[in-house]
Parts: sequence; structure tokens; C-alpha cells
Amino acid sequence: MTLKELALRLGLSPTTVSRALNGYPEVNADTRARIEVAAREHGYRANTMARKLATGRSMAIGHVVPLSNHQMINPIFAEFMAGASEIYSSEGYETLLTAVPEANEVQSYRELARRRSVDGLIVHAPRLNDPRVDLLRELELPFVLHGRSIELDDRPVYLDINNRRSFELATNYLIDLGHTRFALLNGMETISFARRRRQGFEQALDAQGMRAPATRMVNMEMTETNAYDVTSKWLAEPEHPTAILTSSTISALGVARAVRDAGMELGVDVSLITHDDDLSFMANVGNPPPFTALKSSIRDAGATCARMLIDHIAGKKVSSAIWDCEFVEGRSTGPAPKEGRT
Amino acid sequence: MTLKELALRLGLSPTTVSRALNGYPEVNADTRARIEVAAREHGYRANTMARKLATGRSMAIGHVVPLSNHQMINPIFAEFMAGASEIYSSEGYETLLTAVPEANEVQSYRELARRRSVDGLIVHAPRLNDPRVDLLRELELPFVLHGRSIELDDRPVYLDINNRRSFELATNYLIDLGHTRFALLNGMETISFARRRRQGFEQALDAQGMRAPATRMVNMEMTETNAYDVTSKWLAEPEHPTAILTSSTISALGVARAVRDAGMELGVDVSLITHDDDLSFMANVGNPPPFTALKSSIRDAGATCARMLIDHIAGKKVSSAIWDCEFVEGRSTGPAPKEGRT
DNA sequence: GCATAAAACCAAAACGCTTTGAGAGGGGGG
DNA sequence: CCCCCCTCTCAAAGCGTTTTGGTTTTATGC
Repeated sequence: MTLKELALRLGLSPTTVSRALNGYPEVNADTRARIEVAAREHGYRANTMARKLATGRSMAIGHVVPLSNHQMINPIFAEFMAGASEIYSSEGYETLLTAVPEANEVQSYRELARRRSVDGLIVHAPRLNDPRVDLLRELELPFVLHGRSIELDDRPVYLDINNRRSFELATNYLIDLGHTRFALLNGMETISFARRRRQGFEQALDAQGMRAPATRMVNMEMTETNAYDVTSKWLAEPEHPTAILTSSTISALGVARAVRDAGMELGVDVSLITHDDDLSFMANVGNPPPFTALKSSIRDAGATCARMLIDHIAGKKVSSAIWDCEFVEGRSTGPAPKEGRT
Repeated sequence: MTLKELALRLGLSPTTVSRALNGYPEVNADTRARIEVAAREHGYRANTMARKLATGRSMAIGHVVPLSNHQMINPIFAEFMAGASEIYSSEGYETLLTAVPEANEVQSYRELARRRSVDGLIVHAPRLNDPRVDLLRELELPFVLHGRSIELDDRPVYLDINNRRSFELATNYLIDLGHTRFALLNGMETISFARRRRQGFEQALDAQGMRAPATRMVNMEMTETNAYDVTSKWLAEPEHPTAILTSSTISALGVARAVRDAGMELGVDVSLITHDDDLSFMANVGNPPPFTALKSSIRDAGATCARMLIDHIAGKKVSSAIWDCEFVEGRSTGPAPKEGRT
């Protein structure tokens, strides 16, 4: 059923039918009602392509997700998408996903722009001086950054969490518990959030005249297995860390497993604070929850970014935001073990 | 840069340029070369919408992911998507994601069909007599099922793993180790795979004249937390299960945590076999790996489904497939503890 | 050298919608 | 009663491709 057919059936012109269906004011209320009934009856729905071509808007938002060298797919990303996608749907936008090898990332953006496949994009995991920002500006595609690229003069619209403060706070909490041997299990530092988390960590230690050796600050893809391996190695050392910070509940699980396998107990021999993206399949709940954590829902972030982007596309003025994480006291932290006990 | 502009610049007609760029034979080799150079030079790329409208093909594949009541987002789904998306890209297809509340699922399919937004769909987690199958047939949209809907006469194209056999095998392995008290931590049984896994489990027990009480077969969304809660409750019972089967490494982690928190040891007091989707962020590796598992890469499944669907759309004859899982011996299984020790 | 077939190119229609600019009809003010 | 201004509707012109059905060259056979 096309617009023309529907119009014919109604004895009206396509123009009027189109206007009626799209909510334009200049159409008689009765006529509109009649059209709406007929449209529903025949299950008429405007052909997306035709509409897109006519309006010049694609009514789609793009997400380019790079498949890294290590073939890691980020479950965190999935959760973000879920939050965003729901908003897109409700606003009539479609979600276009492009999964590409990291090397082809830039090309993917160019392609999307040239083919005008999307009206806007969310840029994930911004890096330092992220080239994608300039690229998208050049391509004149609206976008919202999930994360920050602080070093840029003319800052793009972004949503971020206060990573530095959050990790500073966590570190201080552990310092107050008497810990002196720290370790940080961080994400890849090509991505800005990891860098900011390390800064917060080091800052807090520095304020107490402490520091963590380079070997105790690891950047890795945040998998359970990686975390397990690194932590196991640490715990085998004579002066092993008693306070560990980690960037995701997934790696936190790896730490927990390593601690257990080393015959130690979390919250007693080793304390752990993790960032918690509040992943639905890995909720840190219980009374108290297993992990002491700094929590911020990645799903909410997705939804908010989506709204920001839609407003941005609509030409509205949108302002960036930085969210604070919620501190959650769990069972993974406790006073530093007495010297000699280790 | 539009086709017309490019043609003008070359002193050719849009027709010829279009044909040249789309690899039609009836264009002079020299001319074609000239056109290709110019196109590259000006960064010309056909406008997707226009092309879609003209060809009637959307060159997009749809994935409708329901957000369940419990707001659970399946990380397993994400991994599947990654595998599929890569194939789509390489074949020139785009990936259209629709995240909708479960209740609106059917409507989403209808919408996609009416607007002709996609050329085909992957149907996830098929249920018994899944209404989506009939719906998509009615809508005349090609699709591939990830999973099975065995009860249908005229079976759609599908890719599945041998869930029943896999769980039967796992159960037998535990039986051979002398276990007698079994439990199954399964996914929601609305989805057919869960049902088949239970059948395999029960079948194996049945063959030995055993059975698991209903309270020891739980259907739940496979989160770490859910698994932890259920397992904890089980382990607190006097005659707690010593052999547990679970449907995902995510829930396996929950089981592991519960076992530890109950002061027991995995592979000693309690044995666990899990299905392993080979999630990138949760690789079951090590020597031996932590979990005894039946492994099948969900990512490969995504890629294969994608290829099947593309062939299907192209009108090729594609046949369904059932994959076997790989048995991996890990550290989570051991002989049944001696009676009375528990 | 002429008819004929093949090769290379093109003008125009089609895809299904939105949007522009204009016209018909009716009501109200003078 | 006339004119103006609304209100409502419509014809037609895009949007940027592909595709159909030629038309013009160029090669082929006799």
C-alpha cells in the first residue's frame, strides 16, 4: 500500500494524505480522521527509503563499534546500546550498528557520512585528541561523545562520569582503612577514561606521599581472565598489594577468583574497590553487596547520550554533563591486614 | 557530490556512470576506468536512500532485541551481533538494531516489514511455536532462526547447537564421577534452548533411574547474581546438590562465588559443568581452565547466521545446521564427595 | 560498400515520499 | 455586494539513484 494508492482510495491527493499523516495543521479535522482510519485499516506505513530521500534525513543514528585487535567485544557497550536504542525507537529513529576492525574505523565514519546513512553518531570511548572528533566536524555530522576529550579547545558535546574524582575517592577510602600497598587494574589507556582514573588514583596516593610502582598499574582489556592472571601474579609476590582498584565488575570477578585461589579472602587479606557500570547481568547487589564500588549506570548513560544527540540534531542547544558515581559500600573492603600476617 | 554532478563533470550521462560504478558489462573499459578514478577523486558514494528507493532493496539486516520485563540485556546477544555485523559489513549490508520492550516485539517486526527497512532478519531465542515465524512468513521477509522451533512442520532455516545432547553428555560425565544429587540452573524456559537442555539433563538421569526434584531445576535469567542466590540457597540445604549444571559462564561465576561463600570448594565439594558461549570477556581459559564446560562460540554462530541469511536473501538454497559443542575438562568437576562429608 | 550485429552510450521514467506554490471555496467586514 | 482573507486541497516539482528502452557508433560478414 503506497501513499498514492491510499490517496486514490480516499479520493484525495497524496499531498493531503501525507500532510494529514504527518500532523501538519492545514488539514480539516474530519478529513484527517478519515485518513487516519483508512491508513490504520490498510496498514499503511510510509516507505522509509522514500521518506528519507524526500526529507534528506535518514532518521537513523549510527554507532561504530571497533572490534579491537584482541577481538574483544565490550559487553558494557551492549548495555549502553540498549539504553540508547530504546530512546531512538521512541523518537522514531533507527539504530545503525557498524562493527568494524579497529583499523577501518575512520573509513567507516567517512562512508556513513558520504552515503548519508545516519543523521548523527555517538562516539564511544574517546581517546586523547581523538581524530574522530575532527573527522566528524569536517564531515558535518552531529555527534555526542560518550566520555571526554578534554584537550580539545572547542569541546564537543559529551557525557562523562567523573572518573578522576571517583578513583581518588576510592583510593582515599582504602588509605583511610590503613592500606599502603596499592594496585590498579585499569582499562587500556588509549581510552581517556583509563587515564583519568589513573590520575585520580595517583593523586590520592601522592597526597599521602605514597605511590604505586609501575608494575602495579596495569592496562588491559577488562576481561575476567586478564584480571585473574594479573592478580594471581601480584598475590604471589612477597609484598603483594592489599588494596586493589579495578575498572569494571567483570575484572573484579577475576580479582575475586584470584584472591580465592591464592587462599586469601576478599575484604580481609585483600581489599578491592571496583568501578561498577551497573551491568544488568552482573548486578552488584546484596546486603551488603559483594563489591565496594563506585557505581554509574551505563545504560542510563546510553539513554541520556541518545537524548542529547537527538536534541543536537534538532538544532537545540545541548550542554555536556559530567555525572558523579555513587559510592556503594560492599564486602570487598576491610582494614589493612596487620603487617607480618601476609 | 551526486551522480548527476559527477556525470556532468565527466561529460557522460548518469546512466553510464551508474552502470560503470555498479559493474555492469555494457560500458567501455577505458570509460569505466576514467569514471572510477573520478569517483574516487571526488569521494563520490551513492546516496543510500536513493539507491534503496530505486532498487527496492534496503541492504540492511534487522535484529530485534527484546528488552525483557526484568530489563535484562543479554551480553551473549552482543557477542552474537559482533560476529554477524562483521559479515554484514563485508557484504555491504548495514545492521539495524531495534531494542524494544518485549510486549512491542511483534509490532516492531510488522513495522520493519511495512516500512521495508530491512531485507531480512535474524530471529533470536526462538520460543515454542514461536509466533514470529508465522509472522515473518506472512510478511514475506526472509529470516534465519538462531535456535530451533522443532515443532513446526515446515521448518525455517536455522542454526542451532545440540543442546540436548550437550547437556546429556555433561550429566553423564557427572554421573560417572559418582554424583547423585543434581541441580540444573537453566535459562528461561520460554526459550527453546532451555527446554532442550533440561530434556538432555533429565534424559541422562532417567537412564540411571535418577531424577532431580523440581526445586533443583530452576529457570531464571542468567545473571551472576541470580545464580549466586539460587546456589546459596541450595547449598544451605542439608542434602545439597553436589553436581550443578548451568547454562552460561556468567551464571557459572555466580555458582562459583556461592560455593566459595558457603565455605566449600568447586571441583571438590561441588562439581559444576557449564555451557560456554565463549564470550570474549569471559574466556574459560587456563591449564586446566576453571570450568568444565561445553563450548560453542556464539560469535561464530553470529557470523554463520549472517552468511546464511545473506544467501537466503539472494535466493540461494541454504540448509540449516546443528553444531556440536566441544567438551572442555576444567577444574570445576571432581569425584562426588563421600557421603557424610557434606 | 552495404546490411547487420554488437558495443557503447543516453534520455526519460520510475521508485514513493515531502514540499512548494497555487487555487478553489467560504465567511466576514466594509 | 464586493473584496479580502482564511481554510482546505491539489498539481507538480523535487530527492538521487537504478532501470528500461532506445539511439548512435563501431565492428563484422558477405
